[in-house]
Amino acid sequence: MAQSMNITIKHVAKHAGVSVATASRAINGIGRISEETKERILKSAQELNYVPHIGARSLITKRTGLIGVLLPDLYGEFFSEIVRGIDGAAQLGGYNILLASYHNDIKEIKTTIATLRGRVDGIVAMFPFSTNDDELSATLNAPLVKISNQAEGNKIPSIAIDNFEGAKIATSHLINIGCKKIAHLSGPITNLEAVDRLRGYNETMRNANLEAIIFQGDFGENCAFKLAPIIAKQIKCHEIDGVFAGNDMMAVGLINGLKQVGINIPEDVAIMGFDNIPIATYISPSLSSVGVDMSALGKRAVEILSNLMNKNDHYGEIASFTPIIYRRGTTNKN
Amino acid sequence: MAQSMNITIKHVAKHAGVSVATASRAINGIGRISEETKERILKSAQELNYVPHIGARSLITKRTGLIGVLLPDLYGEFFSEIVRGIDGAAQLGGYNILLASYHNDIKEIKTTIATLRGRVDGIVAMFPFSTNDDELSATLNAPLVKISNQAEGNKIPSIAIDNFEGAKIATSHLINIGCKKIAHLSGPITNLEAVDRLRGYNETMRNANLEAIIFQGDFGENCAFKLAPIIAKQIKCHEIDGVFAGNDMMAVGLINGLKQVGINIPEDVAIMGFDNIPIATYISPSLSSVGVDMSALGKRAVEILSNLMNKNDHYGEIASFTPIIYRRGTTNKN
DNA sequence: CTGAAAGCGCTTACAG
DNA sequence: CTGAAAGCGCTTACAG
Repeated sequence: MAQSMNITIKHVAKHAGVSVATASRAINGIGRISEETKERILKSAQELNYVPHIGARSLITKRTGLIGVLLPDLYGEFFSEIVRGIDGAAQLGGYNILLASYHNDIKEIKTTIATLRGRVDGIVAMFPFSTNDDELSATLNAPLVKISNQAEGNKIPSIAIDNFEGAKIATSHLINIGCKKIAHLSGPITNLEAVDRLRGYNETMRNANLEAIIFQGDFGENCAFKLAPIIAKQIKCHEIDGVFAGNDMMAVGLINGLKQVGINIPEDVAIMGFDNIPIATYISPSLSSVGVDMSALGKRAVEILSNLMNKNDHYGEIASFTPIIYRRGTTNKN
Repeated sequence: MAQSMNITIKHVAKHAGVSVATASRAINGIGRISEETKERILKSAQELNYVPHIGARSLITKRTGLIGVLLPDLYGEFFSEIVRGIDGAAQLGGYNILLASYHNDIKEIKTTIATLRGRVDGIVAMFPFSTNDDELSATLNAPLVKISNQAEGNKIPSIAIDNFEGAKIATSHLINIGCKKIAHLSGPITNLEAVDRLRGYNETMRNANLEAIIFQGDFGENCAFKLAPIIAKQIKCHEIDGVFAGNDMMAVGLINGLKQVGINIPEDVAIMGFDNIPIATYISPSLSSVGVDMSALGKRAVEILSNLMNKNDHYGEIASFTPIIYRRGTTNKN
C-alpha cells in the first residue's frame, strides 16, 4: 500500500525536467515531441508509478472511456453471455464496462439510470418490456442502444431477438416431424417476448390449418412442472402430440413433470424450447430449442453504440437476430 | 438526443439566482442551506436536466465511486454469481461496478489492470493461480481484495474457497455411504484449486485407511468422457465403487461416458462433483456435489474491500468459505 | 520541438 | 445561511 495516489503529471514533468505540457504529450503520445525527451518522460512516469487522474482528463476530453451496461438482472447464463459479447467489443474500442442492474424491478430503473448519468459515454440497456423512449432519451444524457424486442415505434436504436420468427421456426419444426396437435406453453402476457412467441406459434398453426392449444405459464420451471399432469392427460387421450414451450426453463419443468407421470419423450410427445440455455444439452432427453448467440448480440449492440457515439447517426436503427434451431432428443421422433 | 451535456452547475446557479457554492451545497445536500433555496435550486437542476460531471467531482473528492472487478473470464454461471454478489454489496455502499476480464490469459493481466488504474476506488480480483503479491501491490494504486485460494503467504487480503475442506467433505460422503474404492478425477496440477482438492481427497483416504486411486484430468467435460471406458472397466472388476470428480464438469462428462458403456449410477458407482453448478440438478441422475454460495462470497469480498478503502486496515485478512454438500441422485445408494 | 497559461466543472475552507 | 476565490490534475491552443 502507501500508494502514490498523489503523484501527478507535475511531479513527472519536474522529475524529467520538462514542462507539464510536454509531459502530457509524451504520456499521451500526441503531438510533436523528440524521441529522447519522450523516453525520458515515460521513464520518469514509470519510476514514480504515475497514474493519470481519469477524472481530470475527462474534464477536458469530454470522454469517460466507459460504456454503461444496464440489465434487468445479473442472474444466469443468459446475462453473462451478453456481457461477454459487450465486453469483447468494448475492449476493442478502448472502452471499459460499467455494469448495473435494476434487479428486475421497474421502479429501480430510474435510480439505476441516475447512477450512470455523467459516468459513461454511452449505454447498452436491456428492457424486456415496453419503454417510453421519449422519456428515456430525456432522462439519459448519453447515446443509448436498447436490447429489446419492441420492434415497432422505436425511437431509440434497438437490437432485438426475433421472437416471432423464432417461434415460427420452433412450431414449424414440430409440424415437420409429424406433430398434428401442438400445444403452446406461453410466458406471461406482460412480457413482450412471450407475446411475440405466442404470435409466432399462432400464425404458424393457422397457416398449417392446425388448432391452437394454449397453456398460460410464467416462464418459470415450476409452473410447467405443475401443468404437467394436466398436459399428460391430454397426451394420453391423443389430444396433444407436441409442445412448444415459451422458454427452456418451462420445457425443463414440463419434461420432468411428464416423466414423473410416465410420459415417454419424444415417443408420446415431442417438445421444443426457446432460448437454448446450456441445460438444454444436459437434461435427458436433451431438449430441442431455438436461440440466438447472445454474445454476438451484445457485440452488435456495442457496434451500433459506437456509431452513435461517433455521431455516425444510426438513430432509430433496428438490428434483428433470428434464432437458430438446435435439434436434440425431445424432437428426435424417428 | 441533443442532450444537455453542457449544462453545468454554473447554469443551475444562475437559473436559481444563487452562487455556484450554494448550488453545490443544495445538489449534494451538504452544509447549511435554507430549505426554500435548496428546493429552488433542485428544481432548476431538474428543469435544466443538469448532470454533474463526475470527473470534476472526483478531482476534488478523490473518489470515483467505482469498484473494479477483475475476473479471469466472463463465461458462465460461476462468474455471474460472483458478480451478482459483488454488485449487491457495492450498490449498498453507493458504488458502481467496473467490470474487466483478462480472458484467461495471464499475459493480459497487466494491460487489463492498467485500464483500471486511476478509474476505481478499489478492486476485487480473482486469480485462480499463484500471484506475486508484492508486484500486484506495486502495480496497483487502489486497495485490492483477492478471490483466490492461495491460503499461505498472502500479503493481500484474500477470500478463498476452502477447496481442501470441500474435498474432505466430498470424499467423506462417499465413504459414509459405503464406498471402499474411491477414485479421484483430478484437475490440472497447475491449478491451485485442483491441487487443494486432491490434497483433501488424499488426506481423507489416508485417514480412512483406503487406497488412493487418481486419474489426471483437466477440469474439462471431454477429458472425463474419454476416461470413462477405462474407469468403467475398473468398476466392472470392482476395483472402483466411487468417484470424486475434481469439478462438476468432469463429473458430467464421466456420467455421460459411463452411461454409454452400461454402468448404472449410483448402483455400480457413486459419484461426487465439486462446484455445485446448476447443471448438477438437471443431469440424470442428478449429481451430488459440494460448493459455496459464490454470490455470498462476492458480497464478502466487497465488505472486506470497504474496510480497506475506509482505512479500517484489514490488511492481510483472509476469509475462507467452506463448501456445503448437496446430496443428489449420484450418491443415493439405498 | 517545447513552454506558459487558460480553462474544463466541481467542492471546500474562509469570510461574512 | 450565502458568496468569492482557490485549486483539484489534466489537455490544448497559442506562441515561440
